Amino acid sequence: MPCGLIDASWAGRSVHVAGWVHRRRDKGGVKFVLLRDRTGLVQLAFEPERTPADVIAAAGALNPEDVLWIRGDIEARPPGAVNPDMATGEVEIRVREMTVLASSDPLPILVAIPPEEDLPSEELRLRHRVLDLRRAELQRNFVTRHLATNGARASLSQQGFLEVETPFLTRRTPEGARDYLVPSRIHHGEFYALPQSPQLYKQLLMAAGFDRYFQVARCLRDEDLRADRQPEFTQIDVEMAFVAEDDVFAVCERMLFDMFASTLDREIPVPFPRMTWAEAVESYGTDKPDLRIDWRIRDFSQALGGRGFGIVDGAIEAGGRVRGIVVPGGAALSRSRLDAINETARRSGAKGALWMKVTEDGFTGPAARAVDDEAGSILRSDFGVEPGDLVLMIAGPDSESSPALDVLRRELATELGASSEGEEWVWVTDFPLFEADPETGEPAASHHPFTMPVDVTPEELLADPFSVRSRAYDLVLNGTELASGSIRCHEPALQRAILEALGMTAEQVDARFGFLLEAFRYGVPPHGGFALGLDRLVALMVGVSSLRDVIAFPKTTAARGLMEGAPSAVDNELLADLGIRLDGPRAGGTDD
RNA sequence: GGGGCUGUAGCUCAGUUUGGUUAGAGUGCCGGUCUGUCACACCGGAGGUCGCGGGUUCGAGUCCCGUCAGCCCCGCCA
Repeated sequence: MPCGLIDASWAGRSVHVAGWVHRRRDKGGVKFVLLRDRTGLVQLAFEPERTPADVIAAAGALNPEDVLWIRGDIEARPPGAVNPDMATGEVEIRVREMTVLASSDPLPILVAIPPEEDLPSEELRLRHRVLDLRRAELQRNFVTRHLATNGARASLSQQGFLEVETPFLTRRTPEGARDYLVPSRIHHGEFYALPQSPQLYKQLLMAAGFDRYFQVARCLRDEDLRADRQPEFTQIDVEMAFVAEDDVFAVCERMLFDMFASTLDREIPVPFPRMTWAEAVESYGTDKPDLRIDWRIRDFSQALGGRGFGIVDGAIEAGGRVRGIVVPGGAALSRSRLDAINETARRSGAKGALWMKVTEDGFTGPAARAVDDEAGSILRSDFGVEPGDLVLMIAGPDSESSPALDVLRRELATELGASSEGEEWVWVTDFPLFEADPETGEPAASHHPFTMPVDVTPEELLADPFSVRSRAYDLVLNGTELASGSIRCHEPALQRAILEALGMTAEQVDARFGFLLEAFRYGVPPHGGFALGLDRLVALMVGVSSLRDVIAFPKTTAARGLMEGAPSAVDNELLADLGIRLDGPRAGGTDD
């Protein structure tokens, strides 16, 4: 009998239950134990009238987290002893028999944490993960994760998709993140790579005629971590043949609809609105806009330019613009707060932030010098500024103003409570195929290099790569990229041109991606798909900010497993088998 | 690779600003009392490499340098 599901309707029945000792309350003659299993808590009562003396004595010696098997009678609690704060608080189990299946040593961290006490440090929680995972909060997260994963599987299966597994030991591809490498014992000096995603395999499955594929796929990337980034994470990976964007969006929307319905019993508003990449960057400064904030970035160049204000005119003459946001109620911000905002803008890559406050009498602040009578009336009529507003602007090239305005927009909206509750989904489409590498200026894939370009020949693509748009898309929820995908490039010549634009020679393309291009020679259907970050979605569903709370055995920021002690050093003999010799001193971790 | 925060009893924290007697609290643990508790209550007890190493000083939990670990952020993550 599950502990947490017992209610008054079970009164009078004899049952057995098993679980962990959560708390013990010993009144001397009568003792109580809260017994816990995955479903919840139930109170065990040990009393001389019902329970054999030896069982009562044994109950007096129980430790927290001992594992018990109990036989007893479910009964309504006496009047006045009902606990309304407890799901099973109307009943208790009068114990007749007890077996201690396992006893627990004193605990390094408590499972039943006193309500006023903070959680143990992250370090101890990870080191003693088994105990941490026993807490109801984490157990709930994994129930949600299970329901969400099941929801995705059921929805995709029902939509005609076939789940296929792809290799973990793969070929390294030089694009993208750093690979986790696995040395080959049989082929000294050669390495497998663990997959950053099943990208190429799923495209090959399309070529292989599996026209609707999905996988709950583990992905591994050897990059530095964050609260929302683990070295191994899970994607719902989907690919389909003979499709365009609308088909992919419909599948993804239905999958998410089903996931939310089956997991949280909630209907999400599908279909999601769409926005081009250019529109997102123009109006929100980012390719993942948080639409809970309805402030938009506006172009003030026309309104304020040519009025003798050097910063504004200088930026425009240099080919830039003056863009900014109108912050309702922002005139209340203090001078020192505005100085801090200016500093934030600088840190975000802008030269600084221009601001002016709107008062009943006009405009005040550094940027007010650009506002003559005409500009003032344009601001009021076209930009809707009202007394009490703050106009916050950045002058310069879009590449500087967009990121800074994005940061300021989100920061001020949070501070002023201008962000609505709830969820704002949006598809962002029409990404550029390439963006310039910030260091070299060379083209780098903005999505990934297997994305279909829009309306371009291989020759045109190589001649002017930065002007090419792509059929890539992201699904953004509240400013977080949740899923991303594209219609893929299935034309070998175009695919070759993309890879060459990224700096590979024809020989390198053949060596690294020959298997893909070859597969595309024998009749490949047009195809496309998406991948959805399951960990992030579940984190969002349960309302936690750290992925560690939805991954059973996560790594630390330094990519260590504190519980099992990974990574670890290995014996030289083992390394010799692999043809590997270390040239530094042996690291601290040990093999045994 | 860089920046920030944290590290004191099994756990959660105070004490560090201004160096000075024996480093405290709550909780957990151990012993005891208690027949209706529910964070049970009450009495008693044990428990400390102040992360680690070095330095300054008559004297360092406290100041300085280094280092390790955890967390947050930037770079990075197609």
